[in-house]
Amino acid sequence: MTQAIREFGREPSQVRRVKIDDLARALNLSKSTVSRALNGYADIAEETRQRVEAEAQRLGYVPLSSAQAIRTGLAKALGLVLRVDDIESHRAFLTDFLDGICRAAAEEGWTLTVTTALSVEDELAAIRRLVAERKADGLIVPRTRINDPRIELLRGAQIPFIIFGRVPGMQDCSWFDILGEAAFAEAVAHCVALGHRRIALVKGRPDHTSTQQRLEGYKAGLAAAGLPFDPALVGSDAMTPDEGWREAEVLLSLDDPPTAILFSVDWSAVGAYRAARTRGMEIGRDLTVIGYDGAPEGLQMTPKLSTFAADTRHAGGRLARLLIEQIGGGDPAELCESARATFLRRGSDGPPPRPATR
Amino acid sequence: MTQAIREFGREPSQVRRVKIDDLARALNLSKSTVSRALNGYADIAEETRQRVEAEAQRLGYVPLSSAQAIRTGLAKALGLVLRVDDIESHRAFLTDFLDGICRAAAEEGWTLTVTTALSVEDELAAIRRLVAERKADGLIVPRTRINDPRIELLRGAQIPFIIFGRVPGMQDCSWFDILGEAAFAEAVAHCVALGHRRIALVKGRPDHTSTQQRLEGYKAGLAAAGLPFDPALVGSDAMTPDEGWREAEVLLSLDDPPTAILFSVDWSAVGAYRAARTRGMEIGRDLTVIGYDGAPEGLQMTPKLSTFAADTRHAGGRLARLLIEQIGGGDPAELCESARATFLRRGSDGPPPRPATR
DNA sequence: ACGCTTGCCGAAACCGGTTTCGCGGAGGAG
DNA sequence: CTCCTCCGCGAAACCGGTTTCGGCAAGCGT
Repeated sequence: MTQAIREFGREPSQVRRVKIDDLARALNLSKSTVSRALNGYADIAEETRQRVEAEAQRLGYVPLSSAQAIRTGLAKALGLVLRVDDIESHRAFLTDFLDGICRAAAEEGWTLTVTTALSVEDELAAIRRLVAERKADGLIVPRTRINDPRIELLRGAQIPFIIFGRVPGMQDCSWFDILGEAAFAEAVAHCVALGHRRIALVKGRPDHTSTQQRLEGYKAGLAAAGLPFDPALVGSDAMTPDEGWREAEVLLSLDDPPTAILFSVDWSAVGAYRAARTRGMEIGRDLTVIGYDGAPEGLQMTPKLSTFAADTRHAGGRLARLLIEQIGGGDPAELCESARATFLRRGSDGPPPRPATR
Repeated sequence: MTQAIREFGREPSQVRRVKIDDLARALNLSKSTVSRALNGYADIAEETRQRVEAEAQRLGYVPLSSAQAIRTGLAKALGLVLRVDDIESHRAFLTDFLDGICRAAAEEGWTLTVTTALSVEDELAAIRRLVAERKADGLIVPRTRINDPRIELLRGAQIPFIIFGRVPGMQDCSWFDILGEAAFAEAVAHCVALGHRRIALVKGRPDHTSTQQRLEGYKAGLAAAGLPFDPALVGSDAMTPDEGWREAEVLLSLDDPPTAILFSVDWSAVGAYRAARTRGMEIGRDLTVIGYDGAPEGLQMTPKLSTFAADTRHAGGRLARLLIEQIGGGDPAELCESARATFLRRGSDGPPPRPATR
């Protein structure tokens, strides 16, 4: 327990921190011995180590991270710069993600320093500041974009970092990602199994690397099923319900419209419901809609949105752990990992209205 | 610009940080002079100060915050512990809130350290750790609860903090809050002006202080309009659409049901739409529903949800600034501020179906 | 010319830890 | 019994800043 020592000076009850010298004095040891005991050096007698640890526990001694940092060069802090201009980009994603990072970091005795940025320049400046002041020993880079300037900066400055996502052709770089291509291939296969032949895709942000990967998964799924790839069935990017509605409208107005639409983002899939409703179509019966995200909003739709849920909490945790390992000297190229999104079949998918002709 | 010095040693291109000694050497001054010049001491010649600043700028010198912290006792970091067990509690709220804090903090040269916690014990432990390691010089306490143990802890440990919310009877404590009572009084007045006489309230989490305040605003609004307070018109707490649906069901099943329902949380107001639909009622015409939050989900409902929008970004910014001021020596009791939620009239409110009889 | 203030700066202590270095003593080998 | 090794610990340097203290030189009055 944190048992604070109260000092009776001019200020009635000033709470004083227990420092390493206090601990050394209480143990009748030198502070260097105490420090080495606490840090597990080999040249300290086991019995002494235990005595030190017990007393530290009793007095509630916690080393000052800034004091440690100055000598060790490590602040034991991870950095995260959030881009907030794309409003919808985080939302539900964020809480779980932060929780995953913080929980894993805390278990290793690390903390998380968060900063927000509006523009790309803001973002780079924030990263620079975090590292220059050493408020972070390494950075987590979320939502990787094509030709991401953050990566160039971090690489040049030789700052440890890990990306949430993958950048094609990037070597010697640690990353964690949820395999969007696998999910979309699976989504296509699922639709094919239900009998669909005309399956559309509505993409996400064009500058995100994940968009490209999902598209590839979609194509791979089609190829695996022996279906042709029809560019007309690939909509532009949609991140909001309004944009999702727009894309759905375009797709459903085709001469040979799709019977299933895959959305890159749950939030945009919401728009498809409106498009279907105005056309008198019933989602899940007349039109299959599948999202990606596992956002809670999907549960409020009627019927509930079928989607691929990405475990962002787990992602945050793995990102934190891999980054800490890298900062500790791990080889970035080895610290790469992936996970799969899991399909949550709810009510928005089903067989096509009439069996495919062909 | 950050112009890094490259050192050609064993490691091909190790990036070396510019430290204060480098700066002093380059200027042919002692490091104490450089330090004082940079920190605006009075006993440094103005011309020297400018020289130092120019050179610091040129070399891209940024002091190491941990090194400063050890002497000054200030890490220039704010702490925020997020409770994540109540899943719906943050969501949309979070991004804006973080952005507000970070932006204001950054302008003052501060940063934000974030931690998450599941339980109350977790929360307290996280706060303790943040302060013990001095990863934060002060804390922002969001979502204040009745008899909040966090406040007791922070008070006892004499750690600067500011609460987002208010705790009745709490003195000498800085806070920022959005006046829920004003919003709900206004909501009642708005409904009365539309002709409503039976106006219900669905409360939020019972342990949040804001819930009590909103209830009081509701009562005050009724009193101002000369309407009686009917306990039957006050629903239990609802945070999710399902809970909101349940409360709406109860209220609409009354012998003398309300014609307007005020919700403490937008997300729960969503449930009222379902309740109304199954009864064949049209929201905005047969039933008035007003939320509180300004959550983006409300825009996706048909009709769009009328709500009181709280500017959480602004709140975050003010909280950060007030807390920094307090850490700098400001009197906590003086550092209190409030803001009002603004009514966004959209489509979910209107006159009662038939003029009130009575 | 002399003392006295005042302005400006350097030397050194300091913050709270970590890490290097060396030393005293116990124990084993010869 | 002596020498050498190795274990366990203390003294002191160190990390990169900030702050205290004192000293030198210029300016001023007399």
